Amino acid sequence: MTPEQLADVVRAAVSAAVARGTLAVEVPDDVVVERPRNPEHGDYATNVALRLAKAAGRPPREVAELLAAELRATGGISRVDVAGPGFLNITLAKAALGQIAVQAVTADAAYGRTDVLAGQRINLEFVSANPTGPVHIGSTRWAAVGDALGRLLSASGAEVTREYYFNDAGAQIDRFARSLQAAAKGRPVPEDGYAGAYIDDIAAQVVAAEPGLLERPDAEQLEIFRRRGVELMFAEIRGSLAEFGVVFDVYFSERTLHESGALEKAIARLREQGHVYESDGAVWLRTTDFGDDKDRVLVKSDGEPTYFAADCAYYLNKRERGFDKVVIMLGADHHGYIGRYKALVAAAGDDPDEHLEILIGQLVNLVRNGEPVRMSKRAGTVVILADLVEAVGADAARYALARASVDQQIDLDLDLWSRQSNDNPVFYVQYAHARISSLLRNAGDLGLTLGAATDVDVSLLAHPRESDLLRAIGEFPRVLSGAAELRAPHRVARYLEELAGTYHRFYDSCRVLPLGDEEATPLTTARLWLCAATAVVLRNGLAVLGVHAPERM
RNA sequence: GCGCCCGUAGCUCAGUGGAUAGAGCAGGUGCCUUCUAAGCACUUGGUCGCAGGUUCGAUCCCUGCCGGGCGCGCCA
Repeated sequence: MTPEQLADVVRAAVSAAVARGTLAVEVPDDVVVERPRNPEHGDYATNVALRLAKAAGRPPREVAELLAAELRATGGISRVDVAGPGFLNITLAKAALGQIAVQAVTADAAYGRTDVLAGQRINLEFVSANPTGPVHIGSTRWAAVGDALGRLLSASGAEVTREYYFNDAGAQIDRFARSLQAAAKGRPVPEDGYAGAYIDDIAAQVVAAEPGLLERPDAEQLEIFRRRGVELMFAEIRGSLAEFGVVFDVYFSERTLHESGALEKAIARLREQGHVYESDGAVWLRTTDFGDDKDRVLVKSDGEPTYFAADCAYYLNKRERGFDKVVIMLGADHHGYIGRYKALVAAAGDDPDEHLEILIGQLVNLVRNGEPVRMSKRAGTVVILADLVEAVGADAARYALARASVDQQIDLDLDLWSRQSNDNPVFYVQYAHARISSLLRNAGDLGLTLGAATDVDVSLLAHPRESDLLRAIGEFPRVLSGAAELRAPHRVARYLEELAGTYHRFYDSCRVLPLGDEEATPLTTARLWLCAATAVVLRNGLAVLGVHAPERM
């Protein structure tokens, strides 16, 4: 019996008491059971009596006693105690608890998937680094977290499109093109330009691909440097992301918005809604009507549209493509944009709380030898995704970035990470999986298999360490759905560390395979199922984080 | 000045109103002739920044203050 099933049983007990007339309350639809910290408090506990006491007009413990009587008459439950102020502590029958292992193994890759977000069409935008340089460390965090969140939302039943928006129009790209041109001609880096080996590299590639380029008219040169440069830079970005295990469904070019007339259309729509005005020769959106600090310019007095105008067009484009939830992940240095984004959604006539979700993540600080590393392009100390992967490997990098809450700044110690030791919890989790894989291989060598689900007696899993492990495995679906709803992939990582620890403790006190000349027993088979179930959860959980579950280490 | 995030063990951090606040690392003591010791057991370590408030119950919610980070452009 999984905790979800038990929660249903508890709710049924409330209904039964109400039907019997012993309890006069409205049956709550959000009954939950939780895993008590203290093992003396049973397998699961619920506070439902405490919550119903006031409505029932009776002391919590009295309500608890009523419900305990109902629950004791239910199959699969071996014991119910009323404790403390009115908690119900429930102990499952061993067979019911053991069934969790069978369910996990049977469901295999589907174990943990739920439908809590079914029916939602979500557009998840993250990274979206402009193709003027390699993906830096900050964006790498969003690559790890965003990708994990995408997998998490999918696992919870949502229909997810991962999207990468890139700016290939406007002044920033012009500066990029001028920087390439300068590098190709051996001239110094232009004002506000980009510098670095990658600029020289790309410039050389563009010149090689376009013979006679430097003899052509200046405007023509710049156009070619722009187009070819963006192409090459973007290929590099996609390559490094792919190496990191992150692939997007859609790579969306800002330029296409300009070329399709989407900006004009968006401004026209906002104007129709009555929120656009002109002042000082510029076109403005009255975002202050919707809680923003100040109004925002859509078209500058020189006639050029702002980046924000493109944002408006882009948002409307996503809505036109049928997404009912637009999720954008941004760094903390962009948190000031929430106000204007929310306002634009409201100005377009949508509900800013329903249709737009902006996730803000704090910045990553780099530390080396205990000293903060100042990021400087000129000093060449900028750290990029590819460097990080080279230093610690994609698995450790992804795991470490995804295991912290996005609300927390990360101090990333390059020395610690490059040591690639067990300082990093990813090894602890991966080791548990490798250990189980090895054990199952050995079992196979002995001719031992799981056999049919109907032939295993999981009620034999009665050791405290076995019960701990079963309860931990039973948590997994709730961990995934909870992490998806809270947009908190780090919860999955923390859970896996706990599960790995629970497995190691089980392994230490419960021998699985027969020793020496001993024969395999029904307990051997039950324990193999338990091990296989643990492996399933470790695999599925690591898959959510985009981290490999090795068979050997 | 205004806004967002953070403040929990020596360090890095979990903890969606519940019972005695946890993990990893670091420190100490043990455990490998049979399933992976990248492991396990025991142990050291806390005024959950401070002060009020709401609640049967607050690390969690509200208010104020202190400290740290990041923002506040007709830049992108």
